[in-house]
Amino acid sequence: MKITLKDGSVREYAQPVAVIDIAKDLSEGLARMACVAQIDGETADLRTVVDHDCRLNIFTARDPEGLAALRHTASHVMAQAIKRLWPDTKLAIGPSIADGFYYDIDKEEPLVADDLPKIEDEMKKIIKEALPLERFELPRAEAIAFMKEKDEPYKVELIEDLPEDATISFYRQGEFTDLCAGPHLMSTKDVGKAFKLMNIAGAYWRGSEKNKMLTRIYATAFQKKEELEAYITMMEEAKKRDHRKLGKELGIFMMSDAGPGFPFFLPKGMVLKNTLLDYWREIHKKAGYVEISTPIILNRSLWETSGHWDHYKNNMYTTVIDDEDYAIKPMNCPGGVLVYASEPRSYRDLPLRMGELGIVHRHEKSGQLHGLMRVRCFTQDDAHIFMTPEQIRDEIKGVAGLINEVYSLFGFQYHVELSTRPEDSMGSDEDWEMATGALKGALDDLGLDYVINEGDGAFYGPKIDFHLVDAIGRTWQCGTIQLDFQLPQRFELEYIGADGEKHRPIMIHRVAFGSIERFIGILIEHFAGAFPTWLAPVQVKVLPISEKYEDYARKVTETVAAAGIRVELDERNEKIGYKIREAQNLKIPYMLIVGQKEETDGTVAVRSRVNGDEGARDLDGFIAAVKEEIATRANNQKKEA
RNA sequence: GCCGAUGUGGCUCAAUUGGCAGAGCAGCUGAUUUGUAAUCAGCAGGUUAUCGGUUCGAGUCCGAUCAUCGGCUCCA
Repeated sequence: MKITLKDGSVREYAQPVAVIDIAKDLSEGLARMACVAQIDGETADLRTVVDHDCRLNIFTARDPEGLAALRHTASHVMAQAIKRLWPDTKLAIGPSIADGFYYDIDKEEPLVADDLPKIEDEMKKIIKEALPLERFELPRAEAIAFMKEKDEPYKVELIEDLPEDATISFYRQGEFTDLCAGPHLMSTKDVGKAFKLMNIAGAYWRGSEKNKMLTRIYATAFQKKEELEAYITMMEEAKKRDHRKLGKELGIFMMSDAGPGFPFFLPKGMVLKNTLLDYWREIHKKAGYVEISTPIILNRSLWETSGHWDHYKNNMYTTVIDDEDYAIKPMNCPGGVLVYASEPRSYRDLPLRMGELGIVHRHEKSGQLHGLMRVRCFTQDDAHIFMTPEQIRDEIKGVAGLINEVYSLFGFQYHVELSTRPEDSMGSDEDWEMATGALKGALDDLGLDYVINEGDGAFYGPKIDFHLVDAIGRTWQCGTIQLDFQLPQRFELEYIGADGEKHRPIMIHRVAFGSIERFIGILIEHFAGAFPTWLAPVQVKVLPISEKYEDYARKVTETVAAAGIRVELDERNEKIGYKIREAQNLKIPYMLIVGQKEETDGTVAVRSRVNGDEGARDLDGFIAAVKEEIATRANNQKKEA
């Protein structure tokens, strides 16, 4: 790749993204270079970025680094604008993030939505001023003095956390200087016009709820105006598929002030839920699970043994009955453990896979409720697997495979995280090593990519989390696999080994859907309410052209229903266009339109949600095709015409 | 829980500086009997989230509570 810079110098590189050491080209140690350059003779869309070492990094705007530098520079411009408008504001941090950037500020008067356009206007001025970004460094002590003089306590705190001998870098643009590692664009001008302040939020200083709450301004920036517009359109589209909106429109669930955080499932939602549970039972039976059900309310002594009374009481609903303390279960495991312990177990019984669709209640703090995604009462598709140490790896593999199978069926993107031993943990080093090794080994065997969260495991064992990506790109933890040495010990579980001696089993806690409620929320957004036929609460709707054909329509409806297909009849005295419109809005997969022609020929006119009018066909053929689609749980949204 | 915002018929939204709470859709009734995304007419529906305050007068101003929304923290 040949790069011709504006000063006429030509450089050749093997990589498409070049890192050029131009320190020797710089006068007065200041990195300045025109940002228009040519690649292989053509004028390229380049962003020039000054990095730590005063080298010049050239990224095209397509590179994540280039976009991040653009956004990070925009965040400095935003901070500068805020300081110009309200000089007393204290600055915290302002990084670039996946969708844009933010800056956390501490301001006496709360920032209001009307302030955002003011800030944007000031940013435009700063961009127009084309202020060069200049990097300079100070020894730690001088850096602290510098920020103290500027009366920026948060910056002082940040620098004080850096090592004694550190050299601290700053970036200056006009009258504004910020503590920053870089890299940045070369001029505020290069931020361009494709930026927008999105919203105002609260955020704790340094992410801890013990600290002061600061004001966070979320914003985004792109290289081109069209990209910004596309992003805004995408966000609006995502809003349209919000499961709270669609959940109401499609009659799936409701909420009531009578029980904040406790979802009500409506008839259509119940069909969806039960269909998912049927599927769940089917695959778990195949995978060698048995199913149990344990009580919702259990007494205090049980929760003390399990450790929940001490460690989880803040999230538990408790009550006193006949002078005894009880708790509504926040987790299913103690119940499952009691079932295991209810009779002597042999090594021949292991692995024992006990599933439970357990309803749990957790008193989540009010501010964290979110539709079906975060509720106070939910159904876990739980299972506890009791096994010998040798069986761990295969069991983990089995569960991970099962979870993968479930997510693949729906066409979900997901990523996997492995959390290792936290500082505050129980058990021996060997146990942890073996358990973590088993989890890793299983993931490797399955060829799944995963990231490791060091020290993020549960206190009783390491875990694998599965995160589903929703319509707006947010991720939600759904499946988890947790290894547990703790509960078997606390409940003194045992099995008789081949040697005739008592041994302690190891336990896995696992969920695939995670919570049925959350999973349904994600499904609604994933399919934008247009569920595959096997999941759709109403699979077929029969629409007579007029009341004259009601008898035939009823006969068709009964035939379809007799085939085990969920069908409804729209007998209302409305025009066919009206009925179609409504059925389409309810995202019903198939409409059967019947009138004179169909009655005479004994056929149905099929209209599919995706393909529109598919013409007349005989009812038996239609029923057979739909039954096949349901039986295979086909996920394809398009159907052959 | 914390920061900020918002709460008007089932839904989506109106209501000048505080001055008679209104519309469309949905619902019900009637007419129409319809051929692939909204037929016409009429009727009914609200203690403006709740409680309190200011005022001659409050949907509107003030306070508290509750809920919701955007985030943070926590989490399935």
